[in-house]
Amino acid sequence: MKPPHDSGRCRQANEVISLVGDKWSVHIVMLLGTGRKRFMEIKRAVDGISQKMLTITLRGLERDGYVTRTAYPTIPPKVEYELTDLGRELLVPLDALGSWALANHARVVAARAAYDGRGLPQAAE
Amino acid sequence: MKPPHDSGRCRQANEVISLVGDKWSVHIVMLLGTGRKRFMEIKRAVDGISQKMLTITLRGLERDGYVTRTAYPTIPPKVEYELTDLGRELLVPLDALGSWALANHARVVAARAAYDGRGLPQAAE
DNA sequence: CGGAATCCTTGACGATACTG
DNA sequence: CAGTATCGTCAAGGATTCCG
Repeated sequence: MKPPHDSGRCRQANEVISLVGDKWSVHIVMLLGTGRKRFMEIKRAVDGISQKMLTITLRGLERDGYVTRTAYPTIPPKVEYELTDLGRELLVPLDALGSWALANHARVVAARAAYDGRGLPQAAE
Repeated sequence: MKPPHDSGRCRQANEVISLVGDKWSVHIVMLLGTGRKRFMEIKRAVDGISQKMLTITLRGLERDGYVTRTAYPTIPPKVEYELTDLGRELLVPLDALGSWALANHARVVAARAAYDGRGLPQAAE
């Protein structure tokens, strides 16, 4: 990890953006944008994530200050997660990216088809 | 891969956003926002990326329609990469996210420090 | 229910060497 | 200079099991 061309700016930005890399993080932040949720609620909503990854992802988001974890010492246990102010603010540029992605999804798919189809029509997916 | 809560929207968005996961892709798109660049220029600018990853990343960006590849059949070869319209448009939400990340980097770092320091001062990283 | 711990598979990525 | 090919590593992440 060496700062490339514009000093440490890229590194700092990357440090924050890196969580976008985890597809789970983005998904969960978006979901929590709806309101506070319990552990299993999130798990069911995301569907496809393992408990392990959900726990790890939530830990990461909590550590970075995007979500708060509230545990009620009841039996059975009940833990709720909610976006912090920082998390809600993150939602703004994240939504913008999401909207752009959704709006331009067709263009990307078309570009892929064009790229894949040029010169090798026999090679199916 | 089953559509979770809001049908295929998430999947579609994710399909596009996934390239943000590759820290290389974002970096390169940002760099090419400056103008067309040659292969080695990019490699030198990013510094830390291997030829292999650079080639793969550029291929992916080209396939998705974000960059164009122009090869001049000279000796020695000369290949230039440039953002397409789609790529330049992607730059907008990407820059927004980058700006946000940079602006809030300190808050994230502070949150991390607070999280790491609470209750286990002896446990270094 | 929420989460920790363990095992194991996969593929992302780096390093290196070779080609045109 | 630009690109491909091959190999080795290493960690992300899934499945499973146990605990409070």
